[in-house]
Amino acid sequence: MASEDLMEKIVNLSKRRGIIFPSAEIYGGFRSTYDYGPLGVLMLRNVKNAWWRSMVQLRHDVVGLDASILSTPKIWEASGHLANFTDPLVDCRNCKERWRADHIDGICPNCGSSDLTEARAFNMMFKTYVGPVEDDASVAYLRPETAQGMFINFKNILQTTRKKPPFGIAQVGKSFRNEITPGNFVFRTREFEQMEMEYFVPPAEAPKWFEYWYKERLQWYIELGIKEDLLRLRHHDPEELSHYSAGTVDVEFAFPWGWGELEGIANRTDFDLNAHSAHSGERLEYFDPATNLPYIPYVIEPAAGATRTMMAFLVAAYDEDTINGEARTLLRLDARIAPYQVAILPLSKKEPLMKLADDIFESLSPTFSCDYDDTQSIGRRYRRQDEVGTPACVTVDFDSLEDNSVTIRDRDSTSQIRVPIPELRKHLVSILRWQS
RNA sequence: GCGGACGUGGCUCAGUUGGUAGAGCAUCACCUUGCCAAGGUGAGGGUCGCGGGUUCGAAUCCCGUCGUCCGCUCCA
Repeated sequence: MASEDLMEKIVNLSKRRGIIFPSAEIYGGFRSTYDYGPLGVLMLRNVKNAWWRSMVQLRHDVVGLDASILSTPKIWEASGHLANFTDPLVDCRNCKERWRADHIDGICPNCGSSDLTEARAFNMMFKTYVGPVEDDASVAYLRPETAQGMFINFKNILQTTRKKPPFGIAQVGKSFRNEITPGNFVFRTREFEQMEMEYFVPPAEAPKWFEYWYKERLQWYIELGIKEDLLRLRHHDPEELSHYSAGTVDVEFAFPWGWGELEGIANRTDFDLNAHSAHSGERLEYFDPATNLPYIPYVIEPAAGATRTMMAFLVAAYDEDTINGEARTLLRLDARIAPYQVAILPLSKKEPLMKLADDIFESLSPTFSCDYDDTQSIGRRYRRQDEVGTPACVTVDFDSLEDNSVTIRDRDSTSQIRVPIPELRKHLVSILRWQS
C-alpha cells in the first residue's frame, strides 16, 4: 500500500470508529492533544497490560510502582532535567532561521547576519504552582519522564520488598513534555504515556543486562504480532547520547513517514542514584553481604511510549484485501491487543434468537472483551468487526436454537467452524490463545 | 517558531464571476434478506474551524486567530 495514504487511512479509521479523536474539536481543536475513544481506550489498555504482564507479572525480579506526576523542582535539579531540558534558542531576523544559541557564534550560519533575537530559554518541562500563591517556593513540575519516580523510591522499595540486584521497578503512566514540534498523529504529543522499567544491577554486569534487555524488548513487539522487518534496533552514536546515558539502543518501527522510536533501552549507569544521593543526602546504595561493602547499582532502563506503540500496532495491523471481489479493510491485530476479542452477532432480531445471543454475551464477557451487534446484514457486521480487528465473531443463527451450536468466524481467513455452545468459551480460549 | 498548502454534515468531497448550502458513503427507524457490506421507504445531522471587517447581501473577498499537513528547525 502507498505509505503516504496509510497514515491518513489510520487517522480516519481512528476517528470514524472511535479509536482516537483529536481533542477539543468542538472548540476548534487543541494542538497535540488526543482523546482515546471507546475502542481506543480498550486497545491502549491492552498494550499497557501486555507490557505489565511481561515486565512485572511474569517476573519475580521486577516490582511495580505508580509515582506522583506533580513533582518538586528538587527532583529535576538532581536529575539534570532543569539544566539539560533547556535549550536556548535564537531567531535570525534576516532569514528567519532558528538556531540553538549555544551552537552558533552570534552569526547566523545560514545567511551570515548578526541580527539575531535575544536567546530565549525553552525548557521542555511543564511548570505549575502548588497551592494558592504563585511564587518561587510553590513551583512544581509535571514529570517529563516516569523514571525519576523509581529512583527516588529506590530505598523504599529495597526496604519493603527484599529485592536485591539485579531487580527492577516498573511503572506505566503519563509524562509531559513541552515539545517544540509535536506531530505525526499521536507519535509525538506533549502529553503521553510511558512504560518504563529501571533495572538495577551490579556495575560490572551492566553491559550484559543492557544487551539482555534490548534483545528482550525487541522480541516483545515481535511476539505480539509486529512483523520483524518493520522493526529494527539502532545503536546511538556517542555524541547523541542523553546526558545520563552511557549507551542507548532504540527499538524503531517503520512508520509510514520513516523509522521512529518506540522504545529506548539505556544504560543510565549510576548517574541517577548518585545524583539523588548527592542532592538529597540519602545514601541510595545497596549493601552487598557477599563483600560486606555497599555499592551504587547501575541502571538499565527500557523506556517505551505506550501511545506511540499503540499507533505502531495500528499501522502494522492495517490491511486491505478482497473477499468475493469486494474490498475489505481489516486490522490484523493480535487478540491481546484488539479492542474486542469476540463479537456476538445474532443473525436475526427475532426472538428467541436475541435472548440466546444475550446469554452467550453474558457467558463470554467475563473472559473476553466482547462487542454485540444486531444491526443490518451479517456480512456488513463482519466487515465492521474486521475493520477494528476483532479476531473472532460468534454468529447465532436459527439452527442454534435446534442444535445448541454457534458459528465462530475467523477474521483473517473468514473461515467458519461450528461449535456446541457449552464448548464455545473453551474453543475461543484455544483459538485466540487466550491467557488471562 | 519560520515558510508553503489547506480547513464545507461522522468520512470523502462538490459548490460556477459573492445572492443566504448539496452528493456519495456512514448513522437511525421500519420493511425485506438471513453467513460475508453498499435492496426498498423514510429520518436525523452543517449558522460552511472561530472572530472581526468590506458589502444591500459572503462558504465564496480582506484581516486576525485556532487547527491539520508538508518542508526547515527541534526532538527524553
